[in-house]
Amino acid sequence: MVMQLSAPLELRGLSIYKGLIPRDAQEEMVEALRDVTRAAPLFSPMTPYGKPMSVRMTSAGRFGWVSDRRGYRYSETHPEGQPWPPIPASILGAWTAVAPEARMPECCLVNFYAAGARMGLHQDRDEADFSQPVVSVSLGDDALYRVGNKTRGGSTESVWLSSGDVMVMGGEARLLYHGIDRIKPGTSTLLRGGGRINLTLRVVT
DNA sequence: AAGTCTCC
DNA sequence: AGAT
Repeated sequence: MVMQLSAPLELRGLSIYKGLIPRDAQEEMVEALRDVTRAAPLFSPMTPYGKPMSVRMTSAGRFGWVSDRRGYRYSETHPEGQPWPPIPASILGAWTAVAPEARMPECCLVNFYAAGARMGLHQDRDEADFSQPVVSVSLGDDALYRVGNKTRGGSTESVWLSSGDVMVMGGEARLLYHGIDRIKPGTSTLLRGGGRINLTLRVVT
């Protein structure tokens, strides 16, 4: 897939490519994700302290991200025991478009936000090589994304992410705290039934 | 604390 | 924004 990169919006070192993915490519990704969720159904991860996350998730690739009473980690199997399905080619195209120099991703974490789902501020730090970026793809309803600092506390800034936006968290921005404060229902027609899917592609090892 | 709550 |  060939994409024309315009200058991204920069926010605390994050690069946000607004509207990078055309509608037809978004639809292709959603269709491919149906195969992913058939093989690896969405689940509600349990936090280590006993409360389930409001976001439902699954993964594709060699590794998937899981959370339970034992903590956060990458696993080569879904909680039900099966290996994760491969990362769809249409989704890998987004990675190569914005991170052509990086290693290929080993995990595509699929986060589904229904109206009301949120994700608190956190770091992506379960990977072995922080020199490799994390690439995020937004599909469906708009989401209010918040970014903070490399340590907890301090000021934060927010930006609305829309369907087709692609964000790169790399370099100095790789370990910034970030999260999703809210979803704006009815702002996209991409997903029947509404909601938002966020894909985060990562190198794990 | 990838949640939740409280306080400003 | 900060405690936990």
